[in-house]
Amino acid sequence: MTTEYSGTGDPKRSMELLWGGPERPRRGPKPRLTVAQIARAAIEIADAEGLTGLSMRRVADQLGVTAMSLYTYVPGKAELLDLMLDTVYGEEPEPTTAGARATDRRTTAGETAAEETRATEAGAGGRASGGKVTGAEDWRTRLERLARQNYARYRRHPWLLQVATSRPVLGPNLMARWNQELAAVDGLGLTEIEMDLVVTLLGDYVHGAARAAVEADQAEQRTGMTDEQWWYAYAPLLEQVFDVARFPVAARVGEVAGAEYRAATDPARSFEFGLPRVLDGIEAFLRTRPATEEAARDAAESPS
Amino acid sequence: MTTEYSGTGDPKRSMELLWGGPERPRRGPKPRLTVAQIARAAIEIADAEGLTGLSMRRVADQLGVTAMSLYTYVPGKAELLDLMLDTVYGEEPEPTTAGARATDRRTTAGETAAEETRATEAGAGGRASGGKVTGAEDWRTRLERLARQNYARYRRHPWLLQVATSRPVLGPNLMARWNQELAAVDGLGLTEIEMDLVVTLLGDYVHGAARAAVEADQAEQRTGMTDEQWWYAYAPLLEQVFDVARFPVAARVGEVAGAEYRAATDPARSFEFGLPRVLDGIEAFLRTRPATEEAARDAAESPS
DNA sequence: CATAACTCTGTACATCGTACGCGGTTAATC
DNA sequence: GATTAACCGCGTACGATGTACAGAGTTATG
Repeated sequence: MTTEYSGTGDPKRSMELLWGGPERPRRGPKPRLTVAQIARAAIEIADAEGLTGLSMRRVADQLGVTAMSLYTYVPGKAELLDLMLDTVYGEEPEPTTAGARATDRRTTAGETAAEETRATEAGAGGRASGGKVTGAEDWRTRLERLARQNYARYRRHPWLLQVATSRPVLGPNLMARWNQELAAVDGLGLTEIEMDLVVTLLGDYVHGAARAAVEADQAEQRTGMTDEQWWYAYAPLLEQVFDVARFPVAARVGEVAGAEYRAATDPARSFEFGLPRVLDGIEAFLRTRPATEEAARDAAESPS
Repeated sequence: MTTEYSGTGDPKRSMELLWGGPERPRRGPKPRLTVAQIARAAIEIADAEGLTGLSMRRVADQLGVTAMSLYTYVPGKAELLDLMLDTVYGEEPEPTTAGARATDRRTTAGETAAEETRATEAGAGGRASGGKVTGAEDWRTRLERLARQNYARYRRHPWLLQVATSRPVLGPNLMARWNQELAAVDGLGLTEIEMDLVVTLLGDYVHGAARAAVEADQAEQRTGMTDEQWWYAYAPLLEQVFDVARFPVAARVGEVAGAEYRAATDPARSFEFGLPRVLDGIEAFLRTRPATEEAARDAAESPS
């Protein structure tokens, strides 16, 4: 069992499916299903049971048909994954103007809505470097909201973490999302390449942090033990071999962290700590660039 | 196909295997194999063909035995993965004193050695914020070296990215590594929890960045096309549906990035850009903390 | 009405991890 | 030195997986 790939199937077929081939030739019997239905069913299964639990037979069962029947709608499992991918990227509310809030409208995973909205309140406050930077709040709030949306999406659909998106089949929703993320750092005086680099940096971090959180969730679900219970069972094994003299710092940190978290780690806290740091790093980078957001906007708006 | 888990098997058995059950004199015929041999064979296969290509039969073939024979050494595939994990974390040179260089000694993946060593030269130079911070070079150089080592390890053993390590079976090498990473941020005036948070932040980012790089490698290997070839084949499909008015920023960035990279992205460049940003973010955080590295050291060394 | 186009099903194959039982090999015991 | 308990390695078997292929049933078009 390994990573599943996007774009493994025939890109042409996937693109047709994604962008809606308006072909409705009508000779045979009425189709009992739609591709969207199939994709949603597959997503539900993958959400609940992971990508290992996702099989053509399983999806077919859920829809009341046989496995082979799905192949009339979708060339294969790889293309189905392309569809699933673009579908979940369509779950975010449309990016409205200025103060758009990324709230509810479908929240399948519980606390995720809270996580997403927190961006607005937290915003640019309490940042380490402290110095006020002109226009900083804007891009920072935008990036933070996007980061939290991505984090929440990963938690809603953990299988996303295992879908390789190196050469994704760019469906409409994936495309819109990419545009939106780049737009968040547009007008800051960055070159196009730098815009891409900043967005990629944040995306990479969020992916890593979300992975840790999802793994913790799944570890509990898989073993039926909380972190605390697990640690209680595991500690004696470790003590038999652990040499404090050999691993002094780990011993110290492990003890404190164990007492504080009642677990080895706390992924949510890690993310709340890490996200501002990454944004600080981006901020430091922006300070080295010539133009501020306002300057760039002024320059663009003035009828030269 | 999905993520494979560490710690799925019986932790007790895994721990025994990892920390060396000292049982020697046995009754039956001489074992033809050792667990270390099996682990190395499995690693080689996973390196070459990914976790999907790794099967008990495949490992057995490589070693000239049958699949079932492996089960006399290892309880199952899950425990084998625990072994593989700890084994690859033993590939780094021992952390020597001060100026230890993380060089060669096994470099299976080509340019990775260069990537690892670059830390020393790059070090703390050319950082964005510019301001000199007392003792900053030290922790920063250490963290950068560790980050590059981790990045290189992921590239050497891409399957590592798919091994969930939420509740890892802590073998000696994993343990030593964790200790080493924490030691890199020890004495900076951070609390134990903060030390853990900083190390986790960097680890999460490196994981995300490495994943992107590995995916790009694998996309090329899988499809037999370079990014450029792929893009050349894919672009016409995209142009049929792409609406510049709907995705203006993506259009602009995509065009420039395509021209510059000859590809959609350049993961190596992303990492070289992102790593200093993350370190800057950590640096900004350290500046908010009371004690500097020297102050902490002095306080510890003075025979109060 | 005949037919071409289409949907859906059943069967089949190779590959996976591993449970189970058997037979051969060895070292400890008498 | 013979016996035997402990152990190694093998062969077979089972229920999964994605999907190729052939055929049966359904419908709009000529």
